[in-house]
Amino acid sequence: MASLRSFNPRAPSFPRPLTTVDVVLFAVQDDGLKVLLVRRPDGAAEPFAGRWALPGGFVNVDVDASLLDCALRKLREKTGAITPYLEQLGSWGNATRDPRGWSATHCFYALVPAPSVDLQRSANATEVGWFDADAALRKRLAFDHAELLAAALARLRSKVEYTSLPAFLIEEPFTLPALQHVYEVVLGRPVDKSAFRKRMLDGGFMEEAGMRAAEAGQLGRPAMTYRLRDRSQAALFPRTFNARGADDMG
Amino acid sequence: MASLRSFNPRAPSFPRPLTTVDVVLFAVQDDGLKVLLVRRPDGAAEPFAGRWALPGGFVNVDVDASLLDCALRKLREKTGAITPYLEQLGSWGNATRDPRGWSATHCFYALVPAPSVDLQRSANATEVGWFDADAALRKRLAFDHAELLAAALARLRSKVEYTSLPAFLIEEPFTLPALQHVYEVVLGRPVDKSAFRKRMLDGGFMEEAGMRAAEAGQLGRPAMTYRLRDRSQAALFPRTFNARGADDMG
DNA sequence: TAAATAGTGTCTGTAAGACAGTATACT
DNA sequence: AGTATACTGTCTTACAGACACTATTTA
Repeated sequence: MASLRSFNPRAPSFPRPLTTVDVVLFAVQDDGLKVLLVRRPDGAAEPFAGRWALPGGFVNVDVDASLLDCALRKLREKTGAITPYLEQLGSWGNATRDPRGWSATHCFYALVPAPSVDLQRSANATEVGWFDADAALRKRLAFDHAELLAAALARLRSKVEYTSLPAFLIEEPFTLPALQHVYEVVLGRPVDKSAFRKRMLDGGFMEEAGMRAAEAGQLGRPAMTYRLRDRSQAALFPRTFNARGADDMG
Repeated sequence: MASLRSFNPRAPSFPRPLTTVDVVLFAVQDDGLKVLLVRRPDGAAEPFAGRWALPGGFVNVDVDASLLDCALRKLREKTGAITPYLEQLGSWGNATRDPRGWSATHCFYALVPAPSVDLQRSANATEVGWFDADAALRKRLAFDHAELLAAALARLRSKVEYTSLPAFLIEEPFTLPALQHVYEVVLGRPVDKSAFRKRMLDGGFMEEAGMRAAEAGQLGRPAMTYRLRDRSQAALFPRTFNARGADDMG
């Protein structure tokens, strides 16, 4: 494939803003909602040197065919080749968010199952880590990344109320009690078991995947396992879990 | 205020994508949902010359302090100084959507009351017009604007199910029957009067603004008029009008 | 009084929430 | 048997939808 960049004499001579893509990567681990952060490189010329930031960086017009491709590349570089749930959150752009100049970032958020050790090991040289999402909000993140993270958290928690999104935060096949636990971690409140099961099963977006294989020392009745019928999109429920509390954007 | 553009030696030397802002401007007029389109300029060097397109254009880093400011400027240039409901829809960027090069657009959508003649007259030299939204979808719009319009329509119709957004499509003060009509136009289906009134009044986001002034030839019982308590944001309802049908993004 | 529009009351269906109960495994 | 976990049934409550009813205006 030829280079995606090509000099075009029709292109206007406007000064162009810096264009970046950032990814808010969520996972549920140890009873908490976690987010992946990377440490900004040190150096006097570096903006926000040494600060924690969302994974991301400049769009490379020679490599990235689209913003989505760019987001997938950033994910791959930080976590290895995975195919998570990935959705655009929005874009943030102004004259002051990056000291290097007028900058606009296209922000995505992604959901992956609880990170294995392998995922972290496949990261490149830069320091990366999983942080509790609400604690990360209170860190002094680079750029306006605290704002992006807050927006991603609001969007995630809002959509969890009426979609099957948490199924992307868990390894397949999964049991309903395990899925319920993920819902409870993301929402930060307990959910009634009976209502939860009715919703999930009536939704029709899962299919049975056999009884859970018995493990040593496993107590209690074995559970049915399920897998998503369509991993390409989340299912919608006719009503929310509770009354809606917060909006997801703007 | 000094120029927002400043050469910065720390800025990376990456080739930068073209950065634009487009606005999907909605209004309800003549029992239909309308969208504002502008005709692309003619000329061999112009991309999509003569085609209808969404109002928008390049971010001007010397003038626009932020993407939102840029969107407001585009609106002002097309429709005169108005303060509509304005919300970001998302961003679209790839190597091929603009023949002039790798391009990313930040797309907003806005709601304004039924356009008066003045609004159209205040437009600049370029040809502008209001088109039926669904008909505009089937036009061969410039760039990927048909896709942006489809996304805006989906988002609007989705949010109308559980927010007070249509109140921004009507002049204040308004009557409840008039507001119901706007809901029905946007949703494309009738709504039950009783349920509608209960929802709106229980929402608590409107305040009474006196009885409608009698007009000549006006038939029937006069209606109470209302105005929004807070024009800066839409209110959310605890449940949707019907079962949710479609998602708003992704 | 008739027509037109505004606004209310009442019944019903649906689904979520609460919670008690049953089922199936292990020690 | 006892305990732990998985799963189900039943009652209640909240609210949207349907639709018939009342209220207030003009012609």
